[in-house]
Amino acid sequence: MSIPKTYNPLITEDKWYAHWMEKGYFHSTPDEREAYTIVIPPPNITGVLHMGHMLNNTLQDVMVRRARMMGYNACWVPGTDHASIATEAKIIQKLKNEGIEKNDLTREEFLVHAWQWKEEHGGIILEQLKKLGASCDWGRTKFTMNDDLSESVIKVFVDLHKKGLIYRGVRMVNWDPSAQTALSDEEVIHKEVTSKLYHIAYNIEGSDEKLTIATTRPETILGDTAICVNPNDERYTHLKGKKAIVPLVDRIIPIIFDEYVDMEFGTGALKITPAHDINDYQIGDKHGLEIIDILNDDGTLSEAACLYIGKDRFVVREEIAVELKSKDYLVKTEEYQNKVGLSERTDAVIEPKLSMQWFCKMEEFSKPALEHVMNDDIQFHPSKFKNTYRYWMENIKDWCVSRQLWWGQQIPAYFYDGNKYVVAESKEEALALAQAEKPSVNMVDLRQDEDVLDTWFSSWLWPISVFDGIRNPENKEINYYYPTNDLITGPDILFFWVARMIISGYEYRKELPFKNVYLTGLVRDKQGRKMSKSLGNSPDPITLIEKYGADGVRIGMLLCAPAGNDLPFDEGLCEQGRNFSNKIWNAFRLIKGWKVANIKQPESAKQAINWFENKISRTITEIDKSYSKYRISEALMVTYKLVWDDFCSWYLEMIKPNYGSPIDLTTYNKTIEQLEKLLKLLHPFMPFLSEEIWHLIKEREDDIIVSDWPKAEAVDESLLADFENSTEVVAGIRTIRKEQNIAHKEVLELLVIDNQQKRNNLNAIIIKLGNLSDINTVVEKPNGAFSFMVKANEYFIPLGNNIDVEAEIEKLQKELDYTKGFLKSVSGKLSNERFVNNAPKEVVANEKNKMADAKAKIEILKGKIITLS
RNA sequence: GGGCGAUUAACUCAGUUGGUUCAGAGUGCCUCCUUUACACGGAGGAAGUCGGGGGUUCGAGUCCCUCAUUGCCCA
Repeated sequence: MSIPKTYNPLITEDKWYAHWMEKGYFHSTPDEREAYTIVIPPPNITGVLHMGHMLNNTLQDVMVRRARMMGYNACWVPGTDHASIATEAKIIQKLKNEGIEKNDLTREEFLVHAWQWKEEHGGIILEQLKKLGASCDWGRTKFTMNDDLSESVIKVFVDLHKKGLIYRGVRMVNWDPSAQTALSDEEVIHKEVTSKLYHIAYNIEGSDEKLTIATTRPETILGDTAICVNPNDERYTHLKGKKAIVPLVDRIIPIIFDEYVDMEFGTGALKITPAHDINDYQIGDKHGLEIIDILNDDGTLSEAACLYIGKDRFVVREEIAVELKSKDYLVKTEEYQNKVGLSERTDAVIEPKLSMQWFCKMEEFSKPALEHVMNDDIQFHPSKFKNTYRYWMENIKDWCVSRQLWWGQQIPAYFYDGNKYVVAESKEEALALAQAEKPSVNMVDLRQDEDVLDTWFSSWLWPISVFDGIRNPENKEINYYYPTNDLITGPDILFFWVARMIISGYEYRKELPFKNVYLTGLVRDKQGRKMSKSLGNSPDPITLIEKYGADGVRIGMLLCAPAGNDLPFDEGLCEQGRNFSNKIWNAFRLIKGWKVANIKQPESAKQAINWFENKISRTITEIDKSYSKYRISEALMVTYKLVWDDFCSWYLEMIKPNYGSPIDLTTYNKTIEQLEKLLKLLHPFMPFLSEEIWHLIKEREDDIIVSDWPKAEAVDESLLADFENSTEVVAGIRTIRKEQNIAHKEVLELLVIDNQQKRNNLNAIIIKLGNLSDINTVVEKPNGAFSFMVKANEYFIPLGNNIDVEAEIEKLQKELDYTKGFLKSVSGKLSNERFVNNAPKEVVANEKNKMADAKAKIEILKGKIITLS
């Protein structure tokens, strides 16, 4: 059989994925086993797979695959969310390109286009996840706008309304003039920008005096309804009871006094525009000021502004500055750094705007969610995010849940008689409720609220609604799969999503939605920038998979991705992953290439097997421990070293038969057994490669994906320690070969003064790896030999005539100096009475041992130097 | 401005309650090697005042204070 020299992932990946699907391994139904559940953080339907998804979903797949092998009934529920703002923006753009305006369509017509978009683009990411090897239960794929999920959302809205937790009110909201909708605070990104601070002089009514204010938004003076100064500010006390005149529009406004104003900032006088600034709104509220809203929803000036009607706010800012200057109102402008809120989705500058919105009361409602995270019922990995979480939860604000969009669940509030309304799951129920208030109301009088609910108002129910636990709280599936086990997501949606899922979990299931939250880092580029479409600095994951193989990319992502740490992505990592694939492939190729014969097992092979069985057992314990602490990259690194260093570099070299010779059956079988264990340990990380080799080992029906996770057995620690020792002896031999330019082919003899009492004789291994004729114990230092030491043992390679005495002495002298220095520091410690009296016994005893060892070694080294000189 | 983290080798990170030769790993780098699994490889090697300063202690990468730099969240 000829096996190619390099592993080719392309020909195996699709094959095995199709096989797993066909066998239904990803599919889960409730049974007597314990469930292990993950719900996917639903990617939205506008995008394509990016590196963040790759990282996140690789981690989820690792967890699910391992759980499956550990005997859990593993269920990973996939799906997508409808992302109302982003999707609606995309659809509007698409329609625009086709010459259609949203305003020309009815809601129903628009939704037809939206669903069409969803059908065409909504599955892209999920399909791409298959390339990565994601073992999702595809039969359970959900979408947040599916009928069952939408019904759950509506049901919850109605329920919360009944409980008094949903209310409608005028509030200052974050208005996105581009998407023309309100946003929650979390959807606004504040960025520092350089802008101008305009100093504008207002005339005082009945006086020649002027009052100068400073503002970054001169166009808003058209909405001014007061000027406010600090009552303690002596510059302005004389203005009490006076009125100011708004430039250009000549509106007369009061001068009010409030300690809110910072006397140090600007001129100490603040213009108050209650309709366009949250702080001004509060002051206006306090002082009973008029509210003049000068902006239209699209960010142009409204009729209320009196001037510049219909012009965009930023155009007006430029123009009004010119006009103010020409009319001598503009005193000066200066450069100024301030923060501006931008829409997370459309990047438009957010406009604080007064509007009627729906809110969810959060304060009481969110308390269990704080408590159960702080007491670790729900664990965050890494735990440092508990702090951030607590801070947010302790300062939680009401959640604006309405969005002025069409794509989403329409708010089930029905209006009649102007502003009267009822909230109900259906129009029929709404009618009944309305008629209870006013019997004459008819169906045609009911008008449903135009707005839809925030997308997060759907996804916060995700772990429940995917199992239909809202509509049918007692159904078999929700009771089996919920609470889910692990949630794996990015810290950027800790509040948007994670916190709210916890809140809804306790509200609707009286229980946590997941036991562990693993927060990944953000994938950045080499320069540390966040990967984004606009920067174009994100590699295409599918291209990477084609280049390095899905397993290679998975390894690349995981190697440098400790929980919660940002990951500066580098293709070199995938290359390392690919190299690892190839290393494993070639180890298999070596084993598979051997001829097997019924011959005697060499002692070295026997010892090697014994050692490796112990080594693998101990490493399994380490791997399991890393997993239990959610240190996935650590689990991978431990596995990586077990395979590459211990198995390939040591074990295989030890059992390798001489060229052309066959291997004995016992060793061969044992080696296959070890390899199979390694493949199982590798499977969560490298599902395709492990399955491929599993089947190349021999023809078989069973698949590695559903095999048992290896269990650690009792470990002989002394054997592992003695083996370490032997590797040092081998390294010593190799060093001498290298220094003396002695080819590996040349057989050497090794002499040892065996001062060490080892429990295991591993000489056969040393002979094999060192290519020695024999190891002989001596009591006297031989003349003319190269030497080295391992612990207290002295080793000699007789090769009399070739020794460079000078170099040997220099080497020994160096070691002697180091050991003397070491002895000095140990003796220092031991001669310190306070150390001897205060330190624990074991520590002191250990120091004494170290001193004795060092003294002995110094004597030996001195002797050797004398012998040579 | 408020809060929370971080700072250990060129890079990315480990380092458990202070105590074994504790200063580590992977990558990268340097040297040598196309030897009969793999050059997507092998054998070696160099590399860090553990951000600076102070303190507690017999003993500090680890605890405390302070300064610097930096990241995130919030206003």
